[in-house]
Amino acid sequence: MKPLQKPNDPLSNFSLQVFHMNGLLMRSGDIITSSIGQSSARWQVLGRLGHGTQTVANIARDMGLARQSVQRIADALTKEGLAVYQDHAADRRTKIITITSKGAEVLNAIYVQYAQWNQHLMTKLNLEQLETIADALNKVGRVIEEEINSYLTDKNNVEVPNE
Amino acid sequence: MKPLQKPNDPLSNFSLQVFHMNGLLMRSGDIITSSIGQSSARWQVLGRLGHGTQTVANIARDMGLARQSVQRIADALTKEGLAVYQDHAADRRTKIITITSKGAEVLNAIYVQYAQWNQHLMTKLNLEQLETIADALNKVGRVIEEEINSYLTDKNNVEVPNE
DNA sequence: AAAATATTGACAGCATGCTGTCAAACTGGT
DNA sequence: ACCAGTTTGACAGCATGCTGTCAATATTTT
Repeated sequence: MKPLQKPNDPLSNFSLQVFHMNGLLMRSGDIITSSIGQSSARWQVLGRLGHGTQTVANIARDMGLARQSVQRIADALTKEGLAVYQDHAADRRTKIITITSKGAEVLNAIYVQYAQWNQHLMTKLNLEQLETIADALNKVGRVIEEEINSYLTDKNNVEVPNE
Repeated sequence: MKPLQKPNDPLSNFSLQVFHMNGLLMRSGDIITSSIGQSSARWQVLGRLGHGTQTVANIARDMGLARQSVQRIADALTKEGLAVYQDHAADRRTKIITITSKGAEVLNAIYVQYAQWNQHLMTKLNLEQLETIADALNKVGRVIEEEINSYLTDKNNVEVPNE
């Protein structure tokens, strides 16, 4: 049988680097937010509320997350008094979620921490390099996204050929 | 109060791209493994077993994960018959975990799927670009890692100055 | 207007990461 | 040889992502 070798192709190496960087950035986010008793996920959602009033389903779509993932976080934020639900006159299913002044304070505190970290880190990093990587990731990402989609489509066509 | 604007600095953009790419790669991994009834996490651990016999704590260290995260997956793999624990003569605490022939089959099946996906994707992607990004991520990652560590060290020095 | 379809939030449950605590076993310094 | 500290796996519990189902409500189609 095949020796089950450790993958060493360019795509695997690329993936490993992305995973590693993802871990570092998540850790950074957690460090920033944990000093304020929050988390990266809370920060993300709270940030959306900062841009204006939203429904949970809307935020989830914006963030590319499952509706229920955001729902749980929104519930938690509300329970902690960082956000409030309000009835939505035009749609009795949905509640509108709004940031409270306490939530805004927390968000601002996180922002200050983030700005500090950002500023410090940028003294050690090359701005153009970050931009270059971001652009390249964006391009590669679009290709991969397309291939994932076409793969899923093909698979469906094969497995559910009728209709 | 500050308007809580949407962050638009280079570091944030960079982070967003990394998160997005991470999501795409994770989704690819899940697609590959789900057709075999596995998951990316299982694949990772199973892959380590393919390189040789290990203890759980060892694998966790290698992968940069918490010991108990790997432990749960290893237990699951064992329960499914893809791996077995064996007593370790030299250390009565630890069990040695080994891939079974069934596990090797599964791993190989995943590998075939992955190789297909990899090969297809590489017809759409620029190899040099992937390598360039990987290198750049590696460099940036080392800087960020160092800054995270020095930040944590500083923080500890401030909060726990004695001893 | 009525019927079919889609969306939303509540509820429940899974996977994977994390942490903390504990007892057993190993290791190293004296 | 002993004692202090470390490592390991078991167990329990949390956070965040996911999914699926359901009833209430919008929305679209006919």
